[in-house]
Amino acid sequence: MSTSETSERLIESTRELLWERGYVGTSPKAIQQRAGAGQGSMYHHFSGKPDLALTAIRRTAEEMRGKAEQQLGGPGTAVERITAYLRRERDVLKGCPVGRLTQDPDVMADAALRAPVDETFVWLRGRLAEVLAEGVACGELSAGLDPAVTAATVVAVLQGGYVLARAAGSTAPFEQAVDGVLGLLAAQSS
Amino acid sequence: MSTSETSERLIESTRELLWERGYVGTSPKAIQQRAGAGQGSMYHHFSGKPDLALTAIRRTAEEMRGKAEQQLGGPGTAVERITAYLRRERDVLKGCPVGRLTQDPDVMADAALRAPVDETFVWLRGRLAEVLAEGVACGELSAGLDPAVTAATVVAVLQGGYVLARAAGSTAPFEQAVDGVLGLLAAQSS
DNA sequence: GTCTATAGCCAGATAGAC
DNA sequence: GTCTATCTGGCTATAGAC
Repeated sequence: MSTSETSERLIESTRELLWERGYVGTSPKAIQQRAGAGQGSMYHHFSGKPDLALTAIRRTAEEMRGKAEQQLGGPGTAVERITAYLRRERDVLKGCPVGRLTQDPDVMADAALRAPVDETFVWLRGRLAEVLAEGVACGELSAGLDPAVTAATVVAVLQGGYVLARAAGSTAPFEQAVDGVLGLLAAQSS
Repeated sequence: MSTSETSERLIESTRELLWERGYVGTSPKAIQQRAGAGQGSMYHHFSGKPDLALTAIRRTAEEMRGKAEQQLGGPGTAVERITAYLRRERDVLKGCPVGRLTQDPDVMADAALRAPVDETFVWLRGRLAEVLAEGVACGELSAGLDPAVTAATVVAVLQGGYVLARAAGSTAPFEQAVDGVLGLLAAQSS
């Protein structure tokens, strides 16, 4: 196969550490220790920390899109699918593994590392806008609702909900923020 | 005065660097260089990086509350004050100097550093809930609107808007997210 | 109060043996 | 493919002179 067992463990360890500690806070040594690999292994499979991080970030971004599509592309009305997406089980206190990278100056400064982060949110906003537009088209939602800006609001509530939950050390503010936007959206139902 | 000029410059430099690079990404050396102070100065005025960071974070949190109160405690209806707060001029691409700290594992792991972050968002959600409750009480907003959860939504839209803007390298998604939640809120007006 | 010197440790990577 | 040895430089702090 194209990726060895060791390479695979290095990628998964990097994904975990990027989620827990960010790019700046993650050292090659920490990655190697978690993966149970030596320095030689890591520098054989990857050119360095940026290369390994890029592989890890791409995989995490792809995973996030896949999970979102499970609810957004599922059965039900527009509001039902968005509700399912927002209320899906999540590691709220760990935050969003993609959104967290936007706070990492070294990631944002590197066009290659930043691209998958950008693309993920562009896709997510677009996908949510599609779902909302379907709701408007079939009369489920008010014709006055703007799908694109409302999609941005929904994604922002999620990302901001993570921030509030981490600040509080509790999932409660996240759930409140989600309940609040769903309440506002319910008022748009015909 | 209680704080010397040098101490003051160290605090301000720390505030800037915490905003730009976070706690993990900010070294004592970088702080000293930006402040134009030597190591001796820094360790004379502060016991170390955590002490200096705590002073900086407390000041930033206080400043954020003061700025929010300018709009939330100003004139106008509930929706007008919330609109003024959300549309206030901001360094959108730099993100929120308090919210960004929630992504810093070393800040969240230290109860003293984390407390001002927690308190800031508790206060902000409470203050917004008060404003929304006033709107409901005077009949400006629908009686079915829950002030506490909607307040969490509004704060989350702001924090998440910053995330989307940084990911995109553009303020557009932030403005869309704000427009979206204000549109949903407008539909609650009698 | 501020400076320089020093110290131990870690980051990030290279070299070359096996 | 993986290992150990090695290197340069930065991090964080202490010591003690001025």
